[in-house]
Amino acid sequence: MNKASGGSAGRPRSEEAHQAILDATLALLAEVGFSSLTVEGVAARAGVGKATIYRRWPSKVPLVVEAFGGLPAFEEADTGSLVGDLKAMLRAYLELFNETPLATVLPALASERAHDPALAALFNPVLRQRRSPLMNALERARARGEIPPDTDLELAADLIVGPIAVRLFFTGRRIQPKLVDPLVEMALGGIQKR
Amino acid sequence: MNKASGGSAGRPRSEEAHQAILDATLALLAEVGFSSLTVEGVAARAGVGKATIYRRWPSKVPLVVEAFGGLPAFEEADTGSLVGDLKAMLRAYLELFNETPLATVLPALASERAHDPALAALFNPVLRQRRSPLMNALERARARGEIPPDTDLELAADLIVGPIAVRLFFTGRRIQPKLVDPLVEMALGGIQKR
DNA sequence: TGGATATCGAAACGTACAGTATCGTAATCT
DNA sequence: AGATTACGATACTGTACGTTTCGATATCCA
Repeated sequence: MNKASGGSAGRPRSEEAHQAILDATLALLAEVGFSSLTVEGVAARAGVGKATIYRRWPSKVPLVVEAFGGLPAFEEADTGSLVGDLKAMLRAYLELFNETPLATVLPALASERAHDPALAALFNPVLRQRRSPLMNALERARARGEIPPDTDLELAADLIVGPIAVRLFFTGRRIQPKLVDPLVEMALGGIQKR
Repeated sequence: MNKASGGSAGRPRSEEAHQAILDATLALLAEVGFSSLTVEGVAARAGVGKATIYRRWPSKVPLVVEAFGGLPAFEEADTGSLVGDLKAMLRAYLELFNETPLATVLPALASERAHDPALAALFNPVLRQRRSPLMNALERARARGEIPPDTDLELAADLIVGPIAVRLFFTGRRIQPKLVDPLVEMALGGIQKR
């Protein structure tokens, strides 16, 4: 009844179960991390049989990728200046790191991606998608003449989010929102003396 | 005979076996990656019993951390200018990414670190150590007046290696050495128009 | 020299979990 | 009503972890 009955006969897949599985995955990721996440644990937490999970996802990793896709990303901000856009977006994004499993899931998936081309194929578009508000802000800045027209925007984006990535992956200290202002100013202005 | 006979009685641990285990770990890491690395595989490759491994390392992760510690890091460069130091060090470092398991081990350990305080305690000093040539170069630059005296050197270092980390973890494309010049110039000079 | 001790490689073991298959039941389509 | 498909539960196979035991071996100390 709730299905766009274009499919074949038989009992339709439960959308409820689908969502319960994704929710359980995120909850357990936050609790135990990726490497200790078990499909059996997800099934138990979701109140679902293992077969129901494997009927939808071929293995643990794609499941985590899809669950990850439901986590919040950059929220587009258009303040009229690049510096304003960046500060607003980064500050909001950093707050999400303290409210979601983002900070643990991201490194886990990045690590798997390196040796699993299938995961990379799944994961890469998700990452590009999440990055797009940042790229849009850079493009607006270029259109306004705030940055040189021949700027390598990908590199610029990497420069801006780079310090966050480094701290996320390597130092593990919680990333303070007050880091944002000096970060943006240093990235935009450069390190060197004028 | 080869031991500093300060220890207790009994057969001393074989330094040969120790090194064979570390070598086998690095070799297998390069071949199959971290998540497919098995201790049994390491034991077989090293020609060693599993007990010999577990007698020295409590589990797979600390073993990999120690093996990782044997991989090359930044090589100190002192060219007289910050831009020269950075370009030289980054270029040399990027080449190592294509010759060692660094590119796969680094994300794997970073991912584990997030949910394993014991690993973090082991891993953090190693990371700091590897970073020191970069920090030294920044300190020299500050002493020379190339960068403002109140510069946050940690943040500056993160800004410089950030784009490499982002590409390593997220885009997975091989990192081209020719990236180094624009990267260093953008980090030092800033993105914005002058 | 000889006993005590700790390591060696090898192998067996218990546990945990991935992923598959099968069960009887429930929901939907024709 | 009958066919079809998903459901949760459960049993199963295979793999690998981490532990333990084994007889053999190397070193220390008296």
